[in-house]
Amino acid sequence: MIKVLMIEDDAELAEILTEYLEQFDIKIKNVEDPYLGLALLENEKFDLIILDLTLPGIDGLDVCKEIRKESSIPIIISSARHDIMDKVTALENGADDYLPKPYNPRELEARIKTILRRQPTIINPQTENKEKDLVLDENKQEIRHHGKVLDLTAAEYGILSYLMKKEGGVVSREELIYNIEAINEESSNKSIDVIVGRIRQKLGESPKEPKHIKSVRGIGYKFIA
Amino acid sequence: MIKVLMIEDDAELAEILTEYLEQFDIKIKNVEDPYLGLALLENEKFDLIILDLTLPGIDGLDVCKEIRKESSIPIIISSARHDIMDKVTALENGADDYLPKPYNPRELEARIKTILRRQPTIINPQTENKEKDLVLDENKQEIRHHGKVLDLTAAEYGILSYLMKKEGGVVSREELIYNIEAINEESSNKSIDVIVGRIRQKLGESPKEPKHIKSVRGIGYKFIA
DNA sequence: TAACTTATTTACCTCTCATTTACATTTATG
DNA sequence: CATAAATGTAAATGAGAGGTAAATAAGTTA
Repeated sequence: MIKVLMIEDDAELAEILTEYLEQFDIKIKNVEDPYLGLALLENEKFDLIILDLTLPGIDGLDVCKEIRKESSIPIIISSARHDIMDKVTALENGADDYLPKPYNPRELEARIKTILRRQPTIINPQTENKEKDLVLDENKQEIRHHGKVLDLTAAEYGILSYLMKKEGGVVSREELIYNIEAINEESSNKSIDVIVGRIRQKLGESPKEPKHIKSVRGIGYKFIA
Repeated sequence: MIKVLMIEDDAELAEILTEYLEQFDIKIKNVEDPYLGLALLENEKFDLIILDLTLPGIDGLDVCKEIRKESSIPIIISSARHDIMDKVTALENGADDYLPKPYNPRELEARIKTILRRQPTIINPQTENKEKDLVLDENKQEIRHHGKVLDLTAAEYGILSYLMKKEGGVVSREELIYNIEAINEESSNKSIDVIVGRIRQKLGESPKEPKHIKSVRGIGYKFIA
């Protein structure tokens, strides 16, 4: 069962959606007051948030930013503002998707499923006795090394998590450059080497006999669990 | 040389890409008419397809489905539609990658190489009881020997994997030189012998009675499974 | 605004490894 | 068997790939 927190002051709309989504095993908890919503997040666990932009008292985008300070839970923005800039700024503020009103409930359902599907949670979890020393938790956006959270910059986290998700697979420098937000698309390949070097330092591994990040000559790097 | 079929009705874009990719030994054949593209596929051999979504007369996704009926050739979708759902449906319809326009030609190059690198995955897998002692995994760019990953250089990996893919067939030194990236086209044939020698060492086999890499006097080498 | 943080570039060093060379060994053939 | 031609391989070389410290630029926070 999927638990969704909806912050929407149009009670009628909320009602319709709640009913519609019920049949797909998606349970919606709606609040009309954004502050109440933020408070709820502290105490209850949700899988996803649907957030209206035009809310009483506070702008939806600010709510979005507020949520992002605490959590990486998926957020779908739902808005009657048709300005294209809204979509852009919404995504920039950490939203995962943007749905212009009015929309078909079916479309909302599709988007929810899509987003949750691409939401991987934990890579390389400790399985029983086999203790993995590196664990990626994408929801918390953190990587633990021997149980301790690594202090990584955005680019470092981006590279290491990307490599971990492709465990064993060879990843070219270009692939990293184009797929990691924290890295500018126009950067030279060399900057990847530098950042990888810094990750290795933080992992305490030497490039000669790396435990986790292996260089693949002529191509890029790969992660070994 | 990599042969790419591009189905794209923006002639200017096609022109730019064709020129850009030429320097990486990637040859693009562009057609603006999707039906013409489908027809070409019947008669000519390509390594990869780049497919625009918004085409005259037929939707790119349908073209994609059509191609998949006949072939498993890698397909990269290139599209101006920015909708997240498009990406999902494209991949569901058999595409291998999705590249939102506008994109940097450099990125296209990277994706082409990535996809081709991981195209065929596992050669010579252990089948049932018959245990193969040499297994090629192109995705990970590694070859396992009795289950252990061989530590091979780029040229060594290139030669051994090339031979494995042509199992049983005789491969000339020239063929190796021209088809393996890690080997310079201007190298003398002799360097092949040297590298093959090093591979044999790592496999622990003597040239007198080689288990896997047999010399074919006057021509080159062949791989025996 | 200044003070940090951090991604990126630059420059230099190190070291890997493809290639050549030179010589040994094997093989084919008359 | 003798000879030539091809293959095997140890050793030397050199280009270039990767590692990294330091400088710079760009962005963020106080």
